[in-house]
Amino acid sequence: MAGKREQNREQNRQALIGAVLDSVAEKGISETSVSEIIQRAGLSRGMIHLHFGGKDNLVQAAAHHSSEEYYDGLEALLQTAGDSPQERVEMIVRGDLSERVLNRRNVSIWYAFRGEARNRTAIAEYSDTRDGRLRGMIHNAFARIVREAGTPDASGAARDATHGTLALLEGMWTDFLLHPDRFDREEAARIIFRFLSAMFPTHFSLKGAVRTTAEEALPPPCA
Amino acid sequence: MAGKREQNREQNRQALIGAVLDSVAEKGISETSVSEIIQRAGLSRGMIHLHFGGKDNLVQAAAHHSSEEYYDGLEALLQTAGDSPQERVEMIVRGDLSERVLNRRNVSIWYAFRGEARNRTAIAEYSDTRDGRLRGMIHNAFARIVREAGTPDASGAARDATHGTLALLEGMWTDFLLHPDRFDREEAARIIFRFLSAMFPTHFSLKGAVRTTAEEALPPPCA
DNA sequence: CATTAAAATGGACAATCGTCCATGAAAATG
DNA sequence: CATTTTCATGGACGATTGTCCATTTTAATG
Repeated sequence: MAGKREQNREQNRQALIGAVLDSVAEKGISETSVSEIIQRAGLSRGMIHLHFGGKDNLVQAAAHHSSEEYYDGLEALLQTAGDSPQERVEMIVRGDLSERVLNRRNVSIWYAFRGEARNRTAIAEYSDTRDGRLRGMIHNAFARIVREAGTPDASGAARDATHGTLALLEGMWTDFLLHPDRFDREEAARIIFRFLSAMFPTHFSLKGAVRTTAEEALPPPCA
Repeated sequence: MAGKREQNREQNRQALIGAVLDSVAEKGISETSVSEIIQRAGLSRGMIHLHFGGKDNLVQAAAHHSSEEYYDGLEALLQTAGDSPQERVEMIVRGDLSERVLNRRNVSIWYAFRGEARNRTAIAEYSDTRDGRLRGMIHNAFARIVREAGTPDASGAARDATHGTLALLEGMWTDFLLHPDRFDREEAARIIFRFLSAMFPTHFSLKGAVRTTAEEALPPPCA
């Protein structure tokens, strides 16, 4: 069992990381100072140097934590999905657009770190691995879909589908960042599935999405 | 004619704005200090307060300038496009992915400002108007396409197409931000046109894009 | 309970931040 | 050329930054 010693220690580490993320989400990176952090955490000034060896390392740890949290949430959702690749893709897309994952706090944090990623190698790394893991999950699913279809040498199709889906999700996140109040999760999902049903008509349909009059007016993908 | 007085004045203002953008692109926002700016501009410390009334206003002006530059570049390209809406859309997409617009410097600057946009109203505004103008241009084109098709009440289709295209472009920019060396402009364009040809089969085809073996292996959209 | 070791405190510290102004340079005007 | 007016300079300034350590507190151990 963990002694009260280490228990407190870990608790304070987490408090510091949480304070960084709160501050980044509310005030942005440039206003996230040591004073701001320790005030939010309710701890003393020396703690940052004690536990992380400096502010930069703490911020890096916070970025790492945020990245893990995102991926854990997505993976938890994926556990509840069926085994078929199209079910998995659908769950990833809907998960990535769900309130649990796509909310003001996460989006603020994510884009704040991205903005500094180019100039802070360590942060860029986490930004990258998060995207990398997501890409792997999606690509696996599309690769299975393509394989099932039986078309030879269609690795490029899976790649394009992965690329397009990720780009669309990314764009939707940006939409949310700029206009969190106007954002429509259903509409975002509908557009992505339109793209997918165009690429894999037999695997994806628009039945899941809310039909608009506009959609009904359009000719079906393959009449 | 402009006296040498005002000529120098304007020249120095531009030098300051340019210095901010260079610094933001190279070092990021958090390291763009007054000292850094005036050193790059080769001017004295007091100039910022003299011409802009403070650092924040200068940074804001720089964001504005960058936004204008982007839009001007895109509009210049649009002048060379034909009148048909599909030609205009194609030009916007290819323009937005062209070296002229999508390069390391612009991307660094753009995402750096985005990261702070949520917490700096003035910057968010320019980030917004840039996107707004682009959205307007694209939506106009799609609205014409939909109107030509003659399907009644398909305003939603134009909206979806606009939304999807912007999201895809946004995603491609992020791709470039994270992996400028691996980025493939042709592939990015191909994926976007695949989306568009799925939505408007009669208006967009994939002929313009480089065909891969994978693409040939796939069944045509509507056989 | 006494002792040891680990963890937490909060202020000292130099460095840097952005602002502002007294001074000097230079162009425009008479 | 003399005068006026605008622009440019660079250092002073207080505030704030992040780091670090001497001290105190507190949990663990004998």
